[in-house]
Amino acid sequence: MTKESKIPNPTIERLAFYSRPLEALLKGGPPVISSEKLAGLCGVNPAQVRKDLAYFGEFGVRGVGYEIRDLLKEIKGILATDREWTLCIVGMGNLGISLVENENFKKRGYLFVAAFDSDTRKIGRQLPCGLTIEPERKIRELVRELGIEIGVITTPSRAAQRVTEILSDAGVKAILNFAPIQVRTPESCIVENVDFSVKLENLVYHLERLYKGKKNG
Amino acid sequence: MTKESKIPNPTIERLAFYSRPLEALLKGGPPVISSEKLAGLCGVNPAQVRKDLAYFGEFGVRGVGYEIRDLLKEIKGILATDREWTLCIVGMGNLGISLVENENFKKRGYLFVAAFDSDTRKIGRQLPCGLTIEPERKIRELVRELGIEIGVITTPSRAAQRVTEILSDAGVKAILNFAPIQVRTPESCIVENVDFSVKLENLVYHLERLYKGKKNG
DNA sequence: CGATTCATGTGCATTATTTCACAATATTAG
DNA sequence: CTAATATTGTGAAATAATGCACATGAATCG
Repeated sequence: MTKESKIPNPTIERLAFYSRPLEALLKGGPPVISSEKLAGLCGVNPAQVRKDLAYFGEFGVRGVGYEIRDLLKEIKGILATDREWTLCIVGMGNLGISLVENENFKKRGYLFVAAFDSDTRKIGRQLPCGLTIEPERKIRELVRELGIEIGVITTPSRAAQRVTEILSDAGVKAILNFAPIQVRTPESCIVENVDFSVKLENLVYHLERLYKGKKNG
Repeated sequence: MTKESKIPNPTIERLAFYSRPLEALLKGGPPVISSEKLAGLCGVNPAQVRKDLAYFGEFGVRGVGYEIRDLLKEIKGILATDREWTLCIVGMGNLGISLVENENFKKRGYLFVAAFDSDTRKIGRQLPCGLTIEPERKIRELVRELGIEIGVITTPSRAAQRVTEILSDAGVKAILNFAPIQVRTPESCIVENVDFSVKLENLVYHLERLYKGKKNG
């Protein structure tokens, strides 16, 4: 193994980032890419690209560049996106539906195998993707039965912590939380929070500075 | 003005983050909170909270803490979320619909005043929130007429760059892009990208390390 | 086959961010 | 009024992340 002992977190995020243009480049164009080109496509520094990749091995050829096909394979191996993952989702409002129906997820191997809601009017409804909405009390049973590894939360904030506990109790190993609240998990379960409004707040902060002619970034 | 010259970007993101529990604390409970308590609720270091706030002024009282009501007001002033912002959205698939119908946005003053799509079958359809889906060719006209400041992109990847250009040409000052591609904007228009899959890829990277018993990450 | 060009991998300097630790100030108790 | 306690604001240390600059090895040209 290479020097995988102290890998910056931003590096992991960028790896995912790099893979996007690489996928596009697979279809046509030259089979090799330089760190400079790839960096340009992702809006980062070329040295950054090289350093990020070098944490995991020597994937390039000096004087030449990186073989796109191989590089993508390596990145997918590193990120563990070269296999399929089974997910479930809790909270079948508009956002929940948009996620289970999302083609990008399916394409990348993230398979939703169960959908839950607490609203009795929704339970039993069949979704276009083929899933049937199940009641929340079936979470434990289905997580075990279907070997679900990741839980996605798209409930209102007030339900998010409760659902987190049900999911982690049931044996889910990771949670992606879209409710605008920081949920707590036991050691055995890792969590990522996604909060759209935070991104908007970031934008409007910077917008406001622009309007006022301040120069901070 | 205080030392607003060199504010770390993570600070801005955390300010938004801090405001979440503060809003909840407004309704009941003591009127004052310490940096330690707030830090606990947000999972950060107390010194971090104090330093973040100190960039913008002295909002606390030594030996006492921060008046929740005042602090929230200050944060909202800083982030410019104490006013309303007018947004439009392009790409009315499931995700687009879930965003315009989202109550959190409305509650926080982000008002969607126009929705666009290129699919003729969708144009003219009325949404539960009251908006009617307009054709993309009306973007320029409506951005001007309605004074739209922020554009949200929920189209497929292949359309995202084109739509970005239409929006920034039309005079939109900021773009929130949900398509999994890095869009480029002219200087006059700032952009934030949100890519759900990146978060998932982060999770599975760490999951895989756990499974394999490695200790990085 | 030597010279030139290209582009990687990486040590090191630089820059950015976080955390510590403590003086300063308010409150409470005696 | 003094001592004890709580908690902020902040300089300085520690940690993390980025970017430069160059030695290194591959490819190409004459």
